[in-house]
Amino acid sequence: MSLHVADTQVSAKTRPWAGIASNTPIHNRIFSLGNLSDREADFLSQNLQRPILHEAASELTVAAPLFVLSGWVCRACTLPDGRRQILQLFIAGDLLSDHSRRKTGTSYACLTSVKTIDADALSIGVSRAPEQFPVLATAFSNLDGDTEERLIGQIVRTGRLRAHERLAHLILELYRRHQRCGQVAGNSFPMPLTQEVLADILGLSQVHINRMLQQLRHEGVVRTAAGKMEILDFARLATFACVAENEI
Amino acid sequence: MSLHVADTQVSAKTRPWAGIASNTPIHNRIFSLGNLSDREADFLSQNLQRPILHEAASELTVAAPLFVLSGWVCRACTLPDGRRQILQLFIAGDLLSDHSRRKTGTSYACLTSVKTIDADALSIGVSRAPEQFPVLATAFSNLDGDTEERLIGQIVRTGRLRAHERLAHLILELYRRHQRCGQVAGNSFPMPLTQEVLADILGLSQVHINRMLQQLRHEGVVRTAAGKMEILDFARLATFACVAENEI
DNA sequence: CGTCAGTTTGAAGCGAATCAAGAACAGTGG
DNA sequence: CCACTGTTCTTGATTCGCTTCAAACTGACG
Repeated sequence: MSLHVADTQVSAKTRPWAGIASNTPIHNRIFSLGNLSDREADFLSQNLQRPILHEAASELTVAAPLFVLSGWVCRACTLPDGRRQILQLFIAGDLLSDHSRRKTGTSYACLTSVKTIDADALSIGVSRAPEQFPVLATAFSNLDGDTEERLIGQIVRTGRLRAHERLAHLILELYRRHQRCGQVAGNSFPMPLTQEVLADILGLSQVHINRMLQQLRHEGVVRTAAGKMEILDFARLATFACVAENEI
Repeated sequence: MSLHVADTQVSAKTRPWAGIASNTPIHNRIFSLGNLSDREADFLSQNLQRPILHEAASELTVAAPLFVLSGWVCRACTLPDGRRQILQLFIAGDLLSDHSRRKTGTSYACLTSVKTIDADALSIGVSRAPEQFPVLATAFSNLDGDTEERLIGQIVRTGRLRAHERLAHLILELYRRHQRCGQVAGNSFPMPLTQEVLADILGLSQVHINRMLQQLRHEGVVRTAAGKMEILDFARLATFACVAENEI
């Protein structure tokens, strides 16, 4: 079941927000869960203020929950000998969580230039009185659940899939995530990641990523151009990704 | 910093429990966080009732949060062509979470015979009034955090470590987890997993697990016997696992 | 025009999978 | 107690997927 958001539904409940323009990915994800009461909408707009801009390639300190408004963020782990494993990707509409109390040896980094907005007050307020903000509470709970689901997907990819399967599986995940927040146009979505970054996500070498991408292109499964990834053949892509097609 | 629990501390606050004997792994994990007030101790004992026994190799339906009292559980994902990836391992003292609302395509299975106890009432009660049960609330929050930390470790293992490194990394994790709940005796801990299961955890073939285990044995890093794993050389093991030794 | 990040291509080597068959072992029933 | 069964572990030979190394190519940008 697609979580595609009807434009009318979004704009109907959109109101002037202090920090961010309306009809953004983050709106889409929250409003797709249901209509916000006036109280919730007010609370939301009061607690999302002053977006922050981060440079591409800069590290990102997440001392409190942070919404990503635009750009790509990753959470990565670097081994003593320099090998790097990217654990999670965050795109517009995702929530960066505060892991400061745990020493996990991981860090957040901006893969592109990134705009974020503080969600600390919002998240505290909602968790203190979930019954007053039912839609927002659901939204936060979903964001957490999504995170775990993606970690699981990442384990399956790196653990049991072959190289071309890993790539297909990731492309499909990114397609779905962009689709959910209204970032897909004509089967194509933004793809600013370099092959080196893809390699660090999928646990492969950059050279091999290149070859597997070519394979997908030559077989007419995807097309890439100018920072975009276009999916041409969902059925083949799903087969490669070892995913039942109806799950797309 | 080790979470080793002083025996005196545990027994001082232990009281007759309805469902489970005292000084179990689950006690040790909770009591290591601090002393429970009488109110908390009562609430805990009232809400942990009637352990359930599960056969080895049986599937486990987790409709509500469940504590593992003994035995090994895994959460796994099976691909259409039969390949299996084990995502997480659960041992005594761990909490199995309810994922029923999400269709993640994963399932829980008993790797040995397993004893569990329902934690639904406990978890709901604590989350409704965390200020009344500070230690228990911390315990649940830690259990969640641990889960994520382990998923991360699993991604690093399968994504960026070589075969012998993966095995060492997993052994070290299992050692620490058993240590934390008082299950380590003389550097050895229970190890009932077959090489086939280890292969499904680490994303390797069973044959290769065998060879890597032999390597660790021949180099005097570990010793295995009768369902036990004994660590002989922590420094080497940590080196193999790509982990700083002080993090053990 | 040169520079630099990113992509592409080729050749060689290695790590792990696969296939296959035998050995050790635990459990079962005679 | 021992033959019988099935599971787990062990070992060897071969194959293949992916890495590594190295170099050339492309395109954006000052």
